[in-house]
Amino acid sequence: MIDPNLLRENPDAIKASQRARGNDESLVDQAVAADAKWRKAIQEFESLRAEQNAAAKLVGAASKEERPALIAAGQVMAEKVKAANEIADAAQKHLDEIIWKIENVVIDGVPAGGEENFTVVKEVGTKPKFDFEAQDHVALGESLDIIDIERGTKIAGSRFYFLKGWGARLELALMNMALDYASKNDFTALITPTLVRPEVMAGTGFLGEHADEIYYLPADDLYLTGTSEVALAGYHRDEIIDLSNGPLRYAGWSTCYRREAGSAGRDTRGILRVHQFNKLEMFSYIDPANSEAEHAKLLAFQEAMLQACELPYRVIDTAAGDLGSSAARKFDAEAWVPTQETYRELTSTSNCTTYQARRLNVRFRNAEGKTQTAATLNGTLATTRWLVAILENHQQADGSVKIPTALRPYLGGQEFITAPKARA
RNA sequence: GGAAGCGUGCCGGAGCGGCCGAACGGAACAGUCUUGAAAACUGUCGUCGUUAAUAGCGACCGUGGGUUCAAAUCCCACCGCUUCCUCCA
Repeated sequence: MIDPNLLRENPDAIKASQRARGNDESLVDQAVAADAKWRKAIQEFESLRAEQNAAAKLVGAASKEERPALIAAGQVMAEKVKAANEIADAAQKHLDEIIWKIENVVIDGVPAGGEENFTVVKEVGTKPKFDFEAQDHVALGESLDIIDIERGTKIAGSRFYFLKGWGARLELALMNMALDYASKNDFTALITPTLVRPEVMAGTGFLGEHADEIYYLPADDLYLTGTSEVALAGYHRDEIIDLSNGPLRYAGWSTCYRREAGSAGRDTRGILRVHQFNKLEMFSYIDPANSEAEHAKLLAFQEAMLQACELPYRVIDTAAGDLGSSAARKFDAEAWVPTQETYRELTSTSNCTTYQARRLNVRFRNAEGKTQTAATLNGTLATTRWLVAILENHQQADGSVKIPTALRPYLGGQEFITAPKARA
């Protein structure tokens, strides 16, 4: 939810943001009008209520003879208060409806426009040149016997897979390396629930336009989370957190579930786009004044991980129209996928400023001792999808895959993944 | 799954339908005392909204409804927690 004070003080800033996103600008004027209407209604209700409260007190103090008249007057008063209350409630509901539709105000510098209007911030690393026919991760996974898509599909349907042997170990190694790295950088590890209640799902903003992306269990009225961000954002819901010693940082590990309803036929090959994967997610609660610096930090952590995996990548600044409703700015890091000859998203980091925290009612005490809405940021530190880039970029002429040096300690020192010897 | 009990402020814990935003205790913060600290004493001490306002006023005692002139207190539903039994990785 946007800051109502900004709506009153600088509606033009919100309009500019709506324009950059390609959203409806007129919502802002509607919201301003609805806000004025609500304030008028709430004032009327409150003054009537004050009258009623005063009158009700008199009844208690009155003598037996005086009471009936006072109670009769009170009944009339109660009707008026009820009516005023209904008007105020309706005005507030109307205002809420409009204000919820307004997405977070984008940060200056975010490119305007849609998905294709991103700007490339940087390109890092050297794309591999193979003097042999490069295999994609599916072929590698099969020949090395580390990804079993056929059997995944057999037991759970399309977009499911088994990670096997070194494949399974590689994923755990990646997660562990990421967790180590995060822990060294002030993030507290959290293993989160992956089933949450409707109000948490709605509160984190995932039940909006992406509702059909989410698995739902009607028998229990629970949702399967598509990212631990849901639990991490809900973690401090309705709390006044202590940021006096700096930001609160969490590294949430969870399995993620996505229906991929809108992407039928897209990326059907391999494990690039699947219904179930694992992810280590960074999440920061911070004073909004420092949110942009924190955002840069999260991005730097992601880059450090990509570099540790020796992957060529680029960073893009996502265009306003391609941001989620909560994000004020988003950077994606995309790794080079040789067989696709293109960059594919491996990480994403969003600065949600106070938008998400306001909805979740997460506040902190500022230097003056007053409560203030916190800012939240999130960013991927590792996911199953990284295996695609690791396998493809580090494949060798003999069909084996070289394990990045930084990952080896998590794999018992193993240097290469080689095809298993044929069984007798 | 069966049975009982409970949900009040940072924590513990009172609360008769009007005098309750809420006793009391602890914690925290500020001050006095002290070379300093502890102890003791004094004071401050919930959140949100409205408003120019740290003035007033309004809302909030798990959540949502209801009864009443008036609800933390009565009624209903929901959610959660605890204990016991059953089951179980």
